[in-house]
Amino acid sequence: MSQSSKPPQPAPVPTSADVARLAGVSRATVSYVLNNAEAVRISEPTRRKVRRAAEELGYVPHAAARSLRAGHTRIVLLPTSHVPIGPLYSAFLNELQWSLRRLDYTVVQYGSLGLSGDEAARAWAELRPVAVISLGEITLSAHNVATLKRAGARAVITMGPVGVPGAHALVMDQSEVGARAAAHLVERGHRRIGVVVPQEEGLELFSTPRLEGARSVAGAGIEALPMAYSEESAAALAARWRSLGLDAVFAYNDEYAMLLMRALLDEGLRIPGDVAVMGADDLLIGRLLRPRLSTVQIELPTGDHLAELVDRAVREPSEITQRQDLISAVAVRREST
Amino acid sequence: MSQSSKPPQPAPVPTSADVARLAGVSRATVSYVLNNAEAVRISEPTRRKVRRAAEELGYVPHAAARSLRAGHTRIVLLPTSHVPIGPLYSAFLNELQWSLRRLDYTVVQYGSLGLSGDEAARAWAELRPVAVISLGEITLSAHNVATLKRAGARAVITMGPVGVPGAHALVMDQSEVGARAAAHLVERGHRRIGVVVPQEEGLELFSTPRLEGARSVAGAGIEALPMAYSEESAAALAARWRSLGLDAVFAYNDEYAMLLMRALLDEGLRIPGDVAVMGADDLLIGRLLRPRLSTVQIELPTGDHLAELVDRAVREPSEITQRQDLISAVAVRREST
DNA sequence: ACGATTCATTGACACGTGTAAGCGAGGGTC
DNA sequence: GACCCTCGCTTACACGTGTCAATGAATCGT
Repeated sequence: MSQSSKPPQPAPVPTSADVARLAGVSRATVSYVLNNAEAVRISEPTRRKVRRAAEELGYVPHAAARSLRAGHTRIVLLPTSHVPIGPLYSAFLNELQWSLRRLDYTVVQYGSLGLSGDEAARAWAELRPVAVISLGEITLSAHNVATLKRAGARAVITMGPVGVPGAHALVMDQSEVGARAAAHLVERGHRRIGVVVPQEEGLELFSTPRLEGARSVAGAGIEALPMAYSEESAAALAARWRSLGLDAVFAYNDEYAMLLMRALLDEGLRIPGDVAVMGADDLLIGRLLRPRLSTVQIELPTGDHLAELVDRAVREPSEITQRQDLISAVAVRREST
Repeated sequence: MSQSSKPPQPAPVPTSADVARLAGVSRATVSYVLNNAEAVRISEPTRRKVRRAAEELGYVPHAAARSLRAGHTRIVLLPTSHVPIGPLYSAFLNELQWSLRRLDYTVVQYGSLGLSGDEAARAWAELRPVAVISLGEITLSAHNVATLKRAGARAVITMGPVGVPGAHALVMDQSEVGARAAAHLVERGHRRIGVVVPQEEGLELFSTPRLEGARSVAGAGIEALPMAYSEESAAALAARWRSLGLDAVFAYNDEYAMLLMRALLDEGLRIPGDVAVMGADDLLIGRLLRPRLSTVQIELPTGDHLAELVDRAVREPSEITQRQDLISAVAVRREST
């Protein structure tokens, strides 16, 4: 309770040196004790003294200093898109974060904000992450990957549709989704198939491959239909539907599918009689509308699985297979097709 | 292209010392140039030499070392819940992250994984974040807040229902939502009101206040109804509906409301004739079912707004008001009530 | 021509941590 | 009693950066 005169100072954060001073030992001893070092033997009484002092001061180690000294971090960088990614992938990313946390990694979200690949790679590299998991909204060059690796990243993982040389590619091939949808529709006798392409910015990453996947199956029968995520846009599309001459539609997503199906029903069209509607992602919500929405069910890897894959890549960068397909898609027929 | 013998070394990451060496200047000069220091004047030729060298080596500064030296970071810590938080709040958090990034903060997600308040506070403090934004899944004590502040946090913001001494409370009072819903139902003549409470773990944070809010308005007329987010659970609840003697239900959420409404309709009940159904969050999807779902529209602050509030708190910790209400809720009648 | 000023650059320290190497004391062994 | 362990702890350095104070060179003023 010294009544020293320092009201403005915001009470400096205690360091291990403060702990050492209070415990009457050297700083090294403090470090050994608090890290439970096995190589060095410290007597039990000393251990207690140190622990008491640390407790009393409310000492908390400084992560930056620690990783500076260690020469590496446990940071996994997860570039965030500000895109209205669907519920399925939101949930997946959440789970992934959680699983990584459990493996003692620190997840850093880093908005990439219209940066170029070069700029993004440099910004990311500053944090010296041990791994980078890019969903693909930034297209990285081999040079960018090299920059990251040089900065200490032991795993650079891209989940986009296309692999990048030097990076581990965990391919989540969205075109598979479009292909399954189209195949299902073709199988049921449809030939003129519309594919809803969201107008929302940033979704091209998902929507383009899905469209291409459909094209690869149904070829010339495919017609791209831009549509925004709003009742107005869906109504506008539905209003001109009869003039389009389509007998089926694959709507990118269950949400878009629901939106469009509602508008089509309101327009007086029968489903699946006049037009078959197909969604994707198999959201629970999609089963509530009538007719029930047919969809493409996507089997995403669990967050645990992917996190462990990252972990393995970090431990043994060489052992990991360079390319791996992660998603499997299968059409589920309900009532709208 | 020296054929030196170091194949195993993973090419050490270049430091500012390497840049200095290559440019033939001192490390200090490098620092001044790359940080565009204004206090010190460096000749233009030297600037170019340094920039060239940095470029050539692919130099990227080491964020940890930098913030160690600086004594502070630009990290904003955002503890993540692994709870199935709704689309509304997911979008809000995404936007917040993006806005913070634009203000040059680094957002770190930190799963709190069943930690106690003490443990969480210590773990968070290790990163020396300049601000912590807690949604309230961890209840912090005044002592925890003090720990964080001592570790350099200039703003500790809680968005839970209850303020914490020492922290800036940006209250997002969920009880308001429940209150509006109940008031709307009462106003329309309903007296026996069920309130769906999700069984999913982690959602109590939102659901409990919403329930209590309803209670504060409709008192004894309220009955809590546990339900999981699945068709089976909704069907089970619907099956015993007639025996409950309720004439209205507030379903926590538009998603839960849709699920239950579907089940009630399938059970042969008329909506809103036999039972009025009220959701919350005003999701676009909720307007697709028939009858259209009445809901409580929640006005969340924009991510930009909140981010700027955080920024101001960081710059002038004293100037910020200690407590502030952030959400406003208003009932929207559609067809289900 | 010589001290006074400006200009461009550098040497040196501090930030907080982990750990290899060293060191004194105590206790055995011959 | 000289020797060598082992035990318990400390001294000293390195990690990569920013910045203050100092230094030398060049320019200026008279």
